[in-house]
Amino acid sequence: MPELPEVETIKKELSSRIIGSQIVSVKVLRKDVIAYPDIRKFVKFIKSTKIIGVIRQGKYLLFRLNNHYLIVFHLRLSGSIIVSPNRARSKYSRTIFYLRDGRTIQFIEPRALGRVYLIKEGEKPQQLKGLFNLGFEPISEYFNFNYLSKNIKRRKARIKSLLLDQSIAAGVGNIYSDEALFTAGIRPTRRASSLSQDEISRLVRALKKVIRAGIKNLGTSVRDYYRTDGRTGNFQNLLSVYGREDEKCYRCNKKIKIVKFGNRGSRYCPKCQK
DNA sequence: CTTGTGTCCTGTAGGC
DNA sequence: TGCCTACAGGACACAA
Repeated sequence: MPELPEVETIKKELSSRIIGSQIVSVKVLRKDVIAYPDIRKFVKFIKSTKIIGVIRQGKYLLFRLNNHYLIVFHLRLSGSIIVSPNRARSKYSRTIFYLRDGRTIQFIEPRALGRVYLIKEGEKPQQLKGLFNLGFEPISEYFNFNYLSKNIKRRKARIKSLLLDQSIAAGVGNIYSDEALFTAGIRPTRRASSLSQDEISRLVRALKKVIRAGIKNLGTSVRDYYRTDGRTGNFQNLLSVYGREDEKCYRCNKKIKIVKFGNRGSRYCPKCQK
């Protein structure tokens, strides 16, 4: 699933390929992926604009247009953005942006949970409150011991759940939270308030490390993540625990376990993580 | 405010 | 081979 490193990879690739491109028209192939505003306005305000910037905030991807509007994408579980040399579309193309040079930018979303929004600069619709409520990203210099400590030390929830909270750790999802907890040697089921100062400090460093490694390796392709040219990332080959349940821990040879809570699976090594 | 649970959505994997 | 069910999970609504 696209988390910070995957969206960052998409952002970088899009920046070099579509900044300066003119959008001549838009086609919405599945109406419910446009979450805001209504389709008529969505199409009307995008038509005949130029893309002047590509931004990432947490897991959100934004296109800046030259008319002071922003197209906002959230890829959720299986979304991708593909720049195609022609108009050919796939079964899962949900929204297509037709460029003056004949290329298309296609929002592809097999599971149709991803969403696209259009907002004017400064506008903060309630449909998009997640974007305006993001905490710091682990790669930010402000994401340090004091910041994480302040946000979790009085919380009884499991540390894994808090790492997935976008208002605490923007851009972190199931893969990188499992990997960071492994690197820090902390079980996902631990109550946040039980972490020692040393553990919080290790967790901060681990988050930065795994997210940076994910970016460097162009993201993790497990099932649905593809880059803008359809190629995959490489970090799936470097995972320690995610997707490795019942396999041996590379560090200690014990079997990786999976626990379920909060409607998701968390993988961990019972020996390396306390 | 905090925490935990159910829901959305649909392709895929596993069982028989 | 084919049918059926469970599962994957980010964000959010909602209940307690």
